[in-house]
Amino acid sequence: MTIAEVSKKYNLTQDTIRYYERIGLIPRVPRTKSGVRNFDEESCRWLEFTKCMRNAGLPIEVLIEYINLSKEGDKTLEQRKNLLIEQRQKLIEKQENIKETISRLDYKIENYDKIAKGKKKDNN
Amino acid sequence: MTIAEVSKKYNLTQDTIRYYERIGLIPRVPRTKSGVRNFDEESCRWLEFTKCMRNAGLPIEVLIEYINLSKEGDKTLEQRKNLLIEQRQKLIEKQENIKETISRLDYKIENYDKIAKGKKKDNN
DNA sequence: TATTGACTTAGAGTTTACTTAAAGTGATAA
DNA sequence: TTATCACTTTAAGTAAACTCTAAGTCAATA
Repeated sequence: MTIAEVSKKYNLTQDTIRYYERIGLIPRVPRTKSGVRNFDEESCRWLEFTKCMRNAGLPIEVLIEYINLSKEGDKTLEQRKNLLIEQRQKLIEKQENIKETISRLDYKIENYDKIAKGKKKDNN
Repeated sequence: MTIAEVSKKYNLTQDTIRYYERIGLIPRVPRTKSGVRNFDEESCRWLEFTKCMRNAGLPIEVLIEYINLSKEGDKTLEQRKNLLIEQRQKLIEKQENIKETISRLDYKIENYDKIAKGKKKDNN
């Protein structure tokens, strides 16, 4: 697959994909003889994984560490697992945080409804 | 309350608090005759609200708009409510996203356990 | 064969959200 | 009264994560 196809498939700009490869967020993508990127299965899988993790907010730095550990093979299995557990924990905290904020917004939105009906005054 | 006290109370640096005021993310804080910030109830409430929203990831730009609308009084009630509804929606999407990512991490972590027990090979 | 258009690289620029520095003021402790 | 210390302002600097530019290559079509 060309970068144009992959870009469309995962809805990432070509620049972003090249940037990810450049900084080692995804492994080096294979090239044709003329040097053009030719994405294989594995490249696509990594890109999709990375996109998912970045979307959830995992920092690039952490993901680069993960991929570097992966490149080192089996001896880093434990480290990789621990890295994922740590990030999982952070996501759970973030989730909790967002949940509370949604409740708070719910309350405020309801309050605006009450103000509109003249039952309450605007107290922010 | 002084900025030092407020900084401790909400666990935000003094610099961040001043920055928030400067860019209009919170309303101007009252001063003593000698020009020192003297946080009252309302300043604290805004700061706490802002902190909560920023923590959940609402962009500064959006929060500035919200506060600007608030300053304009009752005629912006509807707009403010709509702004909150919009942001609420985004948080729900983010929540969904994080939930999926956590599941995915769960799966991968489990997989690492299986590899450790020699039942599976490492396929990332 | 000339040109078009997608690709390549290296490197500079941008945005968001702070963070630090420099220079100064005012209240209070020694 | 002098020094200390927390505060003030304006402005420059930083980090993270892209995004854009410039200059060039290559394959395919007019």
